[in-house]
Amino acid sequence: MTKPRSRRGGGRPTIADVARKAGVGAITVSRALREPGRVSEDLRRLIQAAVDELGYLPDPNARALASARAEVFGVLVPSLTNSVFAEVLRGIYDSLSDSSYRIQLGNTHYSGLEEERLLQVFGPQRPAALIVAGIDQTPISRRLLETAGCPVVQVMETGPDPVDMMVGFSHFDGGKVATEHMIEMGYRRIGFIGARMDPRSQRRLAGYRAAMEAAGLFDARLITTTPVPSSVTLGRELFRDALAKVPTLDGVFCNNDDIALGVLFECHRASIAVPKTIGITGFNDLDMMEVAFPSVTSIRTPRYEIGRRSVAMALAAIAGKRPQEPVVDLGFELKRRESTAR
Amino acid sequence: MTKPRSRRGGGRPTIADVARKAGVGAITVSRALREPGRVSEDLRRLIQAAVDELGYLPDPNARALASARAEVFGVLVPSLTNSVFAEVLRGIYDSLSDSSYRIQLGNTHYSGLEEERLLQVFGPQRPAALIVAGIDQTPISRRLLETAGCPVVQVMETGPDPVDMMVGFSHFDGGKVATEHMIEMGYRRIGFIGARMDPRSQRRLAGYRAAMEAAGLFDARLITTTPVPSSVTLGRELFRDALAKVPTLDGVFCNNDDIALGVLFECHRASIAVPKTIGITGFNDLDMMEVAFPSVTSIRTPRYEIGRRSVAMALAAIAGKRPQEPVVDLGFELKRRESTAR
DNA sequence: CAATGTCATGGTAGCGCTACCATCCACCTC
DNA sequence: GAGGTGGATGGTAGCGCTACCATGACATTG
Repeated sequence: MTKPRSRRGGGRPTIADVARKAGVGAITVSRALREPGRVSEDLRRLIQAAVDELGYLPDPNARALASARAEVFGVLVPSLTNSVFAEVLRGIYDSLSDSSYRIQLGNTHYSGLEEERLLQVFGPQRPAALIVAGIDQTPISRRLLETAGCPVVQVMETGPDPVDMMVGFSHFDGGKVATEHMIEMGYRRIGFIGARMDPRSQRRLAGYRAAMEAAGLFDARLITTTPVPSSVTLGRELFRDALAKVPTLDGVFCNNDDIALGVLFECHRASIAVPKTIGITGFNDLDMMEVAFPSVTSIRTPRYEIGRRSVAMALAAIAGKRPQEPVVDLGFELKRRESTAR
Repeated sequence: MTKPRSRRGGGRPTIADVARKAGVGAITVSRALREPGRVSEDLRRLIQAAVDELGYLPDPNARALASARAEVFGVLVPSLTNSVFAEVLRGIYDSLSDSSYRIQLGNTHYSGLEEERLLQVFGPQRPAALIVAGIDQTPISRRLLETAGCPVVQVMETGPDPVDMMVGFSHFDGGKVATEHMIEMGYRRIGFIGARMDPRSQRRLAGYRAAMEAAGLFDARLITTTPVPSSVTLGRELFRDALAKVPTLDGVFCNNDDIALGVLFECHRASIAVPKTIGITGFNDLDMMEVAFPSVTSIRTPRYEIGRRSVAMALAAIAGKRPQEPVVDLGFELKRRESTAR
């Protein structure tokens, strides 16, 4: 009789304990838990009773090792505090919360290099799926995604060349629609104010430019940007800069709602009438834009829905039901409000 | 010669491949990677070369199984979109990003039951540490934390009875200081407006009440709360309710900055002078409070720092250097601004 | 100089689970 | 009734790593 090594794990029940108690083989317990349909009703009940009595919970690490597949969704976002990504994350989380998948978080800090590093780290774990923000991966990241051996969903944007699947909308169109709206409302010297200027911001700017050029209103001096991370404070400062540069400014399309809010507050402070003297349009349509005074026109983006849909597509792919159309455009909606109601 | 089973894992190099290439035992490779000090300089170099050449990355699942310890920090927060917790999460993430620890996220949705469920799920994974928001765990959750067999840090609040360690501040004191400030500034009919009313909100309310009672100003009708999740929109509505209930209201202490912003916007809309007719104090001091017009008095809370410190304490405990004082109070700071400058 | 300690290294035996294949037992089919 | 078929169940052999113990070389001690 060999003395069994004292359990490293501190005495939690294992599948063997359950099998012994239920009087079946360990593999049958494993099956009863993962594919109940393949185990007879009687044994299933017996096994369930043993599981309940022992309080057995499968060890996900052992599972992952044996099956070469971890029940983990790797999620890469460029920021944790930007509420846009927080809502995508919430959508992902909510869609996954009644499955046994766990979420492993990666924050790329808007850095391609950091994204590469994280994908490198996520790989050996054999995640069940990867959800990454953006479509501008570096060649190395792209190859890591292609060889990850699991479904990949790029989110926030749509584009012509998905690694695997995509859910998002067109930021170019968003910028264009927002700008066209302001032109339509009678604004002429419409500035673009943007911070961070990540690829999505760049495309919104391109949309702005397209609309301005089409109307014969484009002027490079109307554009005020900075690579500095976006904030309400920065919105105020950039707006001051823009106004100093172009005193005839009569409107601004803001790269996002934080910036728009900064502009709005600065208008209050400087007693600039909104929407009469200056019109303001934001991007994303955060909750508060509707409540602001005056309420702020914005492009409503389907952040939560993007998160949900990305998980739905990944789960379908895991189940072998790859969607017909790998690129899903969820669109956006222009919310016309007081800040552009001249 | 037995045919080796085709690698389940899809041909990634294993520690045995590295060992073979370097001409050493597998265990020495393992040591060179985890405790380099215990392997001679020469072998270390040899092994590193083999690792680089093969592109070897250790399998975290196998590691976790063999060592009965996953390099995972379990993080439980009540909300992903509330920017307060997003910043705590960012602090945790940043402090962990140059270690090999991964983050596994759990969203309790402010539910004790969900917290229990998540702890149950996290347990079998043998996380290296658990960071949980709040100090009001259910008895079941508390026992799960106590028996988790890893360092536990409760964050956001301080209290007398930590499961293991705590980092936070006193919400009671925060509410009290905010209210005392308003009293000092000459406000008398100071309302309390709060949404969600989770335990931390309750304690802020208690602090408000203590201050009001001490000044002989307390009146239950001044309190307007709802269990509904907090938002800027809700701030506006609760403020309208409060004003309808108590037309003589001359100030409000808001449970958080979202609410305060809603109140501010409503004051703009209804042409109520701030700070003259109504004073406003928020809680948390989000970036935008300083930029708002008028700028909004708030209690600055050390969210990011709480995240960082919680990780530092957990890492210290993992390394066997448990901190002298298990409860760390990071305090808060009253930011006096225009919204209460009567 | 034997006894003891220390250090670097390696071999063995799992960690708890599942893939793979074998077995067994109905239940058909001709 | 021989042979085939399919579904339920089990045994064996790992998955890739590390804990534990053993070994051998050398230094240290009295």
